Amino acid sequence: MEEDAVIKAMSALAHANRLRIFRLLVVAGGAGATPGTIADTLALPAATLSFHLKELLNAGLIGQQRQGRNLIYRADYAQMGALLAYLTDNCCQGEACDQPATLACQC
Amino acid sequence: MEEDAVIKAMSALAHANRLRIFRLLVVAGGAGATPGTIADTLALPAATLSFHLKELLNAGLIGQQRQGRNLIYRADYAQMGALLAYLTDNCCQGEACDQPATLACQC
DNA sequence: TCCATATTTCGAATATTATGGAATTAATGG
DNA sequence: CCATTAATTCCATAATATTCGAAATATGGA
Repeated sequence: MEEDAVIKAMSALAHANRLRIFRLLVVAGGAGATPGTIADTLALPAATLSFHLKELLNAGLIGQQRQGRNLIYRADYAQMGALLAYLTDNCCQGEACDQPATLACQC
Repeated sequence: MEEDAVIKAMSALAHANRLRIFRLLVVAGGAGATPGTIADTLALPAATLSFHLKELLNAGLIGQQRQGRNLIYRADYAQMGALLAYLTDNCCQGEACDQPATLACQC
C-alpha cells in the first residue's frame, strides 16, 4: 500500500462518525447496509452521512452497489487488511513489537 | 483502547509529515531521535516539527525525555500495538478477514 | 407520465488543522 | 551572568474539513 493510500484510509477512519459507519458495515458483513438504515441507526442527517460515505468510498475502505432504489454499502476487508499490513510492518521494523496480547492475530 | 484514543492515534498518523516522523522514530528504535535530527532528516522547520511532535505525543504514540540540552523522542510500541489490536478486532468481526498475506503477524 | 422514496450534490456557514517566522523558555559551559 | 545551542510556544495566516437544509438526481411502481 502506498503512503498516500495509507494516509487517505487513516484520515477516513480518524473521525467518530466515519469510524462508527465503518464498524457498522463490518458488523453488517456481506449483506451490507443502505444509507437509510445507517442514518437511522446512527442518527445522522442524510447529507452528513452521504458526505462521510463518500470519504470512506474515496479511501477505498467501502464499496457501493445499487439495488433498485437503494444503494448498498459494504466494508472492503481487503483494503482494511492492506492498511493493517502497512501499520504492522511499520510498527515492527527496527524494534521487536513483542506484545503477545496486542498482536495475536485472531483472524 | 477507547474510541477517543483510537481516533486521536489515527488522526495523528493520518498526515504525511507525522507518519514520516513516526516511521523515523520506529526505525530509530530505543535510541530515539532529537527534534534537531528529525528536522534535518525530513527538512522541516523547527516550529512545524514541534507542532507535529506535540500531536503524536498527545496521541500517546511517542514519548519524550530530556537529556541535557536535547529532547529525545521515541516511538511508543505499546500504543501502536493497542491501535493495531483495535483495528484488527474491528476488521475481523462479522466476516472472516482471511487474507493470509496481509494479516500474517511478523512480530 | 406522475408520484413517492432513496440518496446525492450544492452551497454557505462554521470549525478545525497546518504552516512557519519571531519571540520565549531551558540547559550548559566559560 | 552571559553567550550559545536546543527546542518550544506564540501568533497570524492559509488551507482543509465538517455540518446540514434545500435543491437536484435516480429508480420503480401506479
